[in-house]
Amino acid sequence: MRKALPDPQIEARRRQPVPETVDPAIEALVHDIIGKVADKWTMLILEALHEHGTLRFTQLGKVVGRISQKMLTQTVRQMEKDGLVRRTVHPVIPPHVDYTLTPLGESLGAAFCGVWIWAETHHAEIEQARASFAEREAATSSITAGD
Amino acid sequence: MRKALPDPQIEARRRQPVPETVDPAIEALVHDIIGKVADKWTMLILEALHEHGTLRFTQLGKVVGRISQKMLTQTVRQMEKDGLVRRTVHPVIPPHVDYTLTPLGESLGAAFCGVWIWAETHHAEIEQARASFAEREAATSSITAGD
DNA sequence: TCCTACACTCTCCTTTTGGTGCGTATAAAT
DNA sequence: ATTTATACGCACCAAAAGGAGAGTGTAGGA
Repeated sequence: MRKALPDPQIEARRRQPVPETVDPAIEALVHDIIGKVADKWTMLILEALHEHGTLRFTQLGKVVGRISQKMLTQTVRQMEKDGLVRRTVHPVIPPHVDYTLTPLGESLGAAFCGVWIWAETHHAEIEQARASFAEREAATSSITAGD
Repeated sequence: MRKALPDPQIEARRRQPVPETVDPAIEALVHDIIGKVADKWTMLILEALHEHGTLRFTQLGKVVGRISQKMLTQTVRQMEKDGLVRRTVHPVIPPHVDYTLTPLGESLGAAFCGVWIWAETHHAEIEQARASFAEREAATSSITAGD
């Protein structure tokens, strides 16, 4: 079994520079935003508020699921800073605070809708892919080209 | 300045249970998937491959930006497990491996498209929201209702 | 009178994430 | 003969994420 056959197609691609299509400045900016928004808790809270409208602290925690108070507070505060949620404090004595999405937050929620739908649609395929990967792993790892 | 005024509207909402609209089993499943997919590096790699089609290891790293080899390998392997990318090893001697999205990965990339567009559209608003939050923080924190 | 509810904050601790640098095999270029 | 290029794996370390539990202040219910 030969290993180092020349293969002109591979050689051709060998020293190709990275193809660039978009302005790197905008890329960097968008990457930064994605880095901040693409967080598990942010997405989960976003969806909770998108679904239920207005929720208070404890309710929000229950809807999100397994989130600690610490993370809930932290994430929600960051989202407030970013202008995604509005936090309203009612000055009563067992405290009452509620959270709702701003128009900006709503628009992000709408944008993520596609991802939620994707997840609902394709979760079976992911599980199947994992199973078949585990199977292949037992035999040979990954795919060897042209063989 | 009174603090504990009764406010019947607040009282009415006080003991309301969490409103439930969807099947908790599906929710849990989708939350799990989101938890895995809503990762900065996953999203960035997804977009890189969605934009450029097929890339080899080093190229992919450059397109993504500030990612270490370790993270790149790790994330790309997880994505392979989840059936999002196909990894092709060419058995030549300076090694040559390239990565491309599977149809499943492509569909997720398409779903995330909305989020990229959102980020491109609204990044100015986020920055503005942060600025005005910082300003308000200097005076009073958050919003006090009915005042 | 004691307990509970609410929306936190604070501290301590463990787990995860992520970075850096080193090694590797070998063909081709210098 | 030495260097370079590729796509990593491995070991070690720093930093960040995240959880657990205690405390807080007080109105209203038991």
